[in-house]
Amino acid sequence: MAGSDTRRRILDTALAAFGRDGYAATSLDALAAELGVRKQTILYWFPSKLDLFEAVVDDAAEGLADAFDEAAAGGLAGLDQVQAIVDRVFRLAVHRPEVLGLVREVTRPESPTASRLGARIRPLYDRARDFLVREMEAGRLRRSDPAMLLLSLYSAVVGMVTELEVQRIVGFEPTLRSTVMRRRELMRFLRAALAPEPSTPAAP
Amino acid sequence: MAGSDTRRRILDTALAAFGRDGYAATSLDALAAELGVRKQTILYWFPSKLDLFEAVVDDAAEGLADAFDEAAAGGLAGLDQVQAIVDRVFRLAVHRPEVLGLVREVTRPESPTASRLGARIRPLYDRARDFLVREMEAGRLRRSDPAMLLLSLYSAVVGMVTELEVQRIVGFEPTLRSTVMRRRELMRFLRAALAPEPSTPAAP
DNA sequence: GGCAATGTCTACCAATTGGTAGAGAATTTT
DNA sequence: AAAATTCTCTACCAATTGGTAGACATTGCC
Repeated sequence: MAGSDTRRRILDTALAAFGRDGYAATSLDALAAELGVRKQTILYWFPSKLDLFEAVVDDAAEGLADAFDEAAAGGLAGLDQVQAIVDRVFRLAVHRPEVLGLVREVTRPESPTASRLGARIRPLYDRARDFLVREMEAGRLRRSDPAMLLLSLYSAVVGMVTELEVQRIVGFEPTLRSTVMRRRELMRFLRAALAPEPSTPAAP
Repeated sequence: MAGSDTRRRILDTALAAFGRDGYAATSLDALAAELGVRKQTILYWFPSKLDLFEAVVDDAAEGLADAFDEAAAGGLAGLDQVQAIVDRVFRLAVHRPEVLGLVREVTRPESPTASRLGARIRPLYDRARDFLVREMEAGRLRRSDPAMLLLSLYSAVVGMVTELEVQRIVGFEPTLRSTVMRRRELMRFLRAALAPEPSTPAAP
């Protein structure tokens, strides 16, 4: 049963490569070399490069879904639940940036796999949306457009990862401290946008 | 002098193609076909594909700089100036998304042209930073970390464009209305984050 | 009209690409 | 132990890639 281990390794390495370099810039030969295996072994497990990519997308979507499930398992409500999920996705995004890189790759305007990722992500999206609507109606979250809110969250998380590279481009190394600061800033923004009551001025 | 017109056309078409499909997925042959010209014509004007890409990056950076200049020419101060620039960049991003696509392409973790874009963008960044610091010291903007603020702005604008595709993936066509709403939301956020005084509760 | 520069083309080329065919181990089943 | 299945390999292949060499046309200059 060493085979299914090979399959697993191919998926992981391919996820990293596709997420880092993109689909077109990743060749099966290079991938195989990185795996210490021949290209034909990859083509044995996945009949074509596109099949491999789709499997990788499915795999990544599953990983995302698991992260959500884990964060939702606590049975929290309102803002606490929101924060738990954001924390979890954030953690994933920071120490496995390839996943976000893959999302970025798939969200290219003409990507043929876009609809595929859409199908995989859609249930997550619906769940999140239902949750928000429910909590808003229960008065635990401020009323707002849930779709817009979810887009903001997506943008904030993806932006965070991307910004690390932009920081580097602009000339300074991204530090752990700056990352932590950014996350705190995001949380502050979310609380402000979502807290059910307009926060009353602090009294001493 | 039809030649330099060709050069211009190559640059424009290449910007669109690189921004849409990425560097690796854009072949010189395809580009030439789109231009109604032979590949060798492209290689006459730009000695290699990488040279072409670098020229495109420079060109895009110049376009961004021009947009900034134009928005800064009004000589506004404080929040008004911020809003003018955001409006301008936003406009560019919405009706020429390839430019943002190119930025996204260049900000890949391993991109060899990252430092190149960095060098071109750096002056813009410094100018923006100086402006923010100056206005903060003059009391026209609330004090905060200018670098962080700029990253937020970048993330918000890039996110806006990306989200159009994500919306589509999740299943509904992005409407003009939703785009306008998103921009308004961003502006509201910015004003809240930057207004020098915590806004006093509205009195009737 | 001759001539040089400019610009676009045709004709190739070596390397790389994703993919096929099938041999040969290794492992499992009988 | 024989047979069948599972897995990885070597050997190719056609198509596409970025790039070179040089012919051919067009234009502006003398």
